[in-house]
Amino acid sequence: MRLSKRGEYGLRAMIQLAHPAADGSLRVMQIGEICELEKMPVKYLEQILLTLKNSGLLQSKRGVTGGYYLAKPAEGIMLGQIVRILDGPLAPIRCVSQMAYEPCGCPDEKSCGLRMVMGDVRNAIAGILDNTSLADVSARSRAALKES
Amino acid sequence: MRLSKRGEYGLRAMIQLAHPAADGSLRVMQIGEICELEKMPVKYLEQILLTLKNSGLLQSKRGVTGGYYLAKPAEGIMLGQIVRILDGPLAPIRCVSQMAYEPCGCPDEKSCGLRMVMGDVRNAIAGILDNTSLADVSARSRAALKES
DNA sequence: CTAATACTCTATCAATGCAATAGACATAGT
DNA sequence: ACTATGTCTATTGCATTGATAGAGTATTAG
Repeated sequence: MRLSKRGEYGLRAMIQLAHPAADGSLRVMQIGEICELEKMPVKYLEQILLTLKNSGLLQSKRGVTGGYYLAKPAEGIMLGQIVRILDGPLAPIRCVSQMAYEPCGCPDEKSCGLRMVMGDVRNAIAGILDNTSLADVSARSRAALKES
Repeated sequence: MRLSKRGEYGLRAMIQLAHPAADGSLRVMQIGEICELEKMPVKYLEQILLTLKNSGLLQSKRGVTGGYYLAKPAEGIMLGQIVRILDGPLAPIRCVSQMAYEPCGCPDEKSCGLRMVMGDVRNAIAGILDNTSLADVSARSRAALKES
């Protein structure tokens, strides 16, 4: 039931990019900058951000003043999307996956007890990750900072 | 966010053992019998059941009339226990794990947005798996069979 | 007592995926 | 032109997963 480093790093980077810039404009950050804040290996994050870009969640600008920025408003990017891109399906077993279903070979899916429980688990996970946006996470984090 | 084959096989076997025997007595099954029902590799399940036995969830009897049986009533064995033994912590990242906490290195845990969300996810997963017993699963499965 | 049967234990294996590193290339700004 | 940044592909070491093999031990049937 574990999130990979790839998934973790990707999420951390996206959350950083979701924090509103001082002047309220779109936040553009360079890989090195993100890695310094979150203590992540630069070359590894390069790959990860590239994957997220190719999946349409990020955009980038090259050259001296370059960097990465969100392709859509942070309210419209759900954590579930990011995790699926970097770590694959949310479901514990594929026979309860919505996005990547595969039969599991049990005699009767309808009466498979394991399948029922794992279906509940997948719904619980997806219920959180598909309903939490980057904006939600950013806001929650900043709220916690304020009250300390 | 995936359950390994080891975890899946172990759960399937435990669920089989939790089904009440015809005469209401304790159910004793041999590895070969379980594997035939659930289409699992015999030698692999041997290891898995042995692990579960060494963890105190199963008992066994050797020899011709031998087999495995639950060490406790099925009402007292939660799925979370089984998964933790075979697959490790339920938490997506270790910094939100109750049983196997480890700091993750983010600057401030209290205000880490990722940590908050993943804490919710871990609670959702544990909320299901630690509150569902083998007896619950067995009953649910048999109920589904009846109404078809 | 002996053979058959089923659990016990340790070792080994191939394949896969994870995490990371390396380096050559393309592009944008000064 | 020079430099800083993103782009792309390859490679590597390592651990884990999923599985198989085989020798050993207890128990029962005959």
